[in-house]
Amino acid sequence: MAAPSARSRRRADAERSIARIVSAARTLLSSDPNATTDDIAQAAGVGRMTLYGHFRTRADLVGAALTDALRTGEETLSSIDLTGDAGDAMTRLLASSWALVAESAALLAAAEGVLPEGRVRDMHAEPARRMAELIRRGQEQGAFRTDLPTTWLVSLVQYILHGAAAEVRAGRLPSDEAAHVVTRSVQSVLTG
Amino acid sequence: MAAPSARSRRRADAERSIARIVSAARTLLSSDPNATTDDIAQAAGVGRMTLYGHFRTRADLVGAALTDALRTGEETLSSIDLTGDAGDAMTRLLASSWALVAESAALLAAAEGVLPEGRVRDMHAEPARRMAELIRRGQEQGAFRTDLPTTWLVSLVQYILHGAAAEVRAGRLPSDEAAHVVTRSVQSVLTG
DNA sequence: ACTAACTCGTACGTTCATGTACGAGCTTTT
DNA sequence: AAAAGCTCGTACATGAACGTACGAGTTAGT
Repeated sequence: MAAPSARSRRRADAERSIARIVSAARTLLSSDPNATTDDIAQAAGVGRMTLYGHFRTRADLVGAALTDALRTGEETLSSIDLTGDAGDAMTRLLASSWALVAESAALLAAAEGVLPEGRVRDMHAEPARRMAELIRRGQEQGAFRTDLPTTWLVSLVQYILHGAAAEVRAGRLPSDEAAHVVTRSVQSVLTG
Repeated sequence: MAAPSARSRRRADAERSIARIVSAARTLLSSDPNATTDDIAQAAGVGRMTLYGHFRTRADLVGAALTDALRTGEETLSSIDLTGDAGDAMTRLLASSWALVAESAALLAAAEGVLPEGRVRDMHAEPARRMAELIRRGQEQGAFRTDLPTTWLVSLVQYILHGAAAEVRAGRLPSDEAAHVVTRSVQSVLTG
């Protein structure tokens, strides 16, 4: 989507505007999934019309913001060492995943409400694949259970992550305990 | 809310209309959380104006529908035997809870979007209390873990239920496996 | 410098569901 | 059977974003 050379007909100032808009969208939508295009343009220090010059619809913009969040997320996740003991690897993966999920939960909600059915999930193909792979490896090692569908286990881990984020947001779970709670919960669910 | 004698100034036909409207709302909102007042009135076989005669706002109506769903849910849940082995009791409680959650997931989403922040959770005080109590009893029996906050365990069970409902809706989990999958997942999460 | 691209204000048009107003007929109730 | 309560159609007002149109001014690229 943001291939730097593919559309290099864009002028430098346009490039800058787009970057500011996407960044503002990520920030705003991550705290209020209903932020309007106007809010976002303002936060980006840009006129609403400029925004519409680059993103035809609000959905476009939300999509771009989510893409950007996933891209930076991938940078973190792809550098994690997933070899060795699967349980330990899972702990490492969860620590980073937790931070990312907690940060972008509202953005995700915004996308879910605006993008076509299933699109959000599709965009998560890469992180989902990574998680599935690790679970499968753990199963082969005998470290993780095999009596429940792997698909379900992958989804379940996501629900736990998002659930914990919601609890923190609601003030029912201290944020400094969250990572620990998530890790222990996931471990029990995976080991049976 | 529906005290039969409290507002007995209502005529019988009005009572009938209200019942049909609430019932239609439950049905429709349980498959489409965005159903309009018009849709609901039509499904109830009633004019939109009649609906507005009884429910001032859409939020009122959604609230009434959820209240009704919770009321019937309570009838089922309150009759469950929660004595004896906590694990077994949990299995029984989950079986019924699963059916209720799966049925009204979309209604819940509708309410979440329309009712004031936290209202939906407050309305679940009774079922939440019941679940919390059982978990606490299991902890005293030594059957359930005590290394995670009880509050979190209660929430987590809810997230698992709702997650499973979402998976079924999306076609990623066969509905005849769901109850079993939920039970096993909750058991592992509670026993550590 | 000259052109094409970009910015951005003001103003307008659109859409869609919500909720209100009015009023002519039907039911209950007593 | 009379009064009070309900039903419900048509029509309208409201509000909130979204998205478009126009056009004058500014900035970047070559």
